[in-house]
Amino acid sequence: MQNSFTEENYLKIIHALSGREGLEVSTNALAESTSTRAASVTDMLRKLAEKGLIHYKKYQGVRLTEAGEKVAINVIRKHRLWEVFLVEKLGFGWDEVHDIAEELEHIPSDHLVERLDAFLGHPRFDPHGDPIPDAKGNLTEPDYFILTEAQIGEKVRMMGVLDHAPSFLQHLDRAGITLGCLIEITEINEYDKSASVQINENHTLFISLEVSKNLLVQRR
Amino acid sequence: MQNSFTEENYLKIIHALSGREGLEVSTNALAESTSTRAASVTDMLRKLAEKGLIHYKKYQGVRLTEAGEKVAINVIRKHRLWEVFLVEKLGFGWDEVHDIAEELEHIPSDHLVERLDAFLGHPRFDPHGDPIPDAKGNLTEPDYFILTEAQIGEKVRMMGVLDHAPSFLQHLDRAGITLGCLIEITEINEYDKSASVQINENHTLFISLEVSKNLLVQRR
DNA sequence: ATCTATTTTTAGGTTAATCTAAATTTTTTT
DNA sequence: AAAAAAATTTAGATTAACCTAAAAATAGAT
Repeated sequence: MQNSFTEENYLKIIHALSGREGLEVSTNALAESTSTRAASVTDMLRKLAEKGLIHYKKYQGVRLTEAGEKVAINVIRKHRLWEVFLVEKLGFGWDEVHDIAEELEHIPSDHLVERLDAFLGHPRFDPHGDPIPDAKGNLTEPDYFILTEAQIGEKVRMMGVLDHAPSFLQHLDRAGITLGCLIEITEINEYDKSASVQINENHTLFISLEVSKNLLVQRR
Repeated sequence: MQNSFTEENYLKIIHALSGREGLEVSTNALAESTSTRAASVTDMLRKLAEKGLIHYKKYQGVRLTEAGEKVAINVIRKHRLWEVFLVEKLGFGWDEVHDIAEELEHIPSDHLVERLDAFLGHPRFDPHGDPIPDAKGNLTEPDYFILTEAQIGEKVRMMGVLDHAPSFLQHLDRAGITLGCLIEITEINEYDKSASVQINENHTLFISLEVSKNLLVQRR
């Protein structure tokens, strides 16, 4: 049987909230993320459990089953491939694609996804640096770390963002911080933990702790 | 307010059934085309009328209003642009794209459509030869005619199909009849009205009346 | 012009996904 | 360990899009 748009969204969100460890996700957390009320979540959980997509015991929170995980990862694959398409082929900014991809991710056709993947050249990462699961559902999280964990004087490469909010991404655009750029931390301000950084060995600026906390980087 | 997937489909189908003249469409015809029952159609018509998208008087059939026409044409524009994308960019066959485009046509983003249109080079026709409305909603039907109306000895160019069924399109593929090919009618068989035709001045074959009736051609 | 057949609408239900309010269970605090 | 607080579930409605069966309106045939 087919999963609805709504069911796919629940599975995707459960996947996101349960993290790598597959922790139990609470009803309230789901209500928050789906912008619905807890009572509505309970209804949906019963339904997903009946379909064998989640492990669910009343009052105990939920985890995805193997089957549910598969569906969730496929939705994520589609979402990220469409984001690549929108940015690489249609010229959208990385701050503009989330909502559109949110719709496109539910178009049901394996044939379509595989052809899109090939058309895009089998990209490994989406425009925000998130890894794209392969056709078999293998999703390998790269071991990026948060900029706040880098040392003063260290040169790192910007590989992704934790916050996908358009306003945050636009802020990075204005600061000239793009995926793949080089960041060197020259100084940390003790007072507010803001950092002086040099981008691409070429211009210097201050970034707040809030920004640093949302930048994923890699040692070179 | 936003129109639902279902509402858009009704408008699209009313547009198709009412033809160029904007004839009244019957409830039963809509039930047939939407694969629902007449009672369900009546419910929807009342709703569309309330939204000002159709002219509807009980027992009198329906016509689109200006507003409804605009929505319908925009859906058609999106459908046909996505079909071009699927065939030209992803390499699908013209017999494979209808169902997928049927989903993609309801993705709501004007920005997306306009960028897609530009990416595709502002195509005027979709892979079946159907004209693509422009961004302002102008839809000019080219004056193609049906192959059955061509004379013996006449050379015409294949410009479109009336039937979009995969089986019909696959049949044309096997016969080597593609969009833009040259067709010369060499003979009409009196008995069953089948025709002998020469394709691209290069191979000859028989085509049934059924096929001829579904081929749109142009005098050269 | 009337009767019959067809078409369309109304009336009353169903299902998926939501809601509010109330009841229940779990967790936290004292 | 009891009371209070928080989280979760149940109960009972709502809305969109559908359904069946019955009633009403239109169209067709004599």
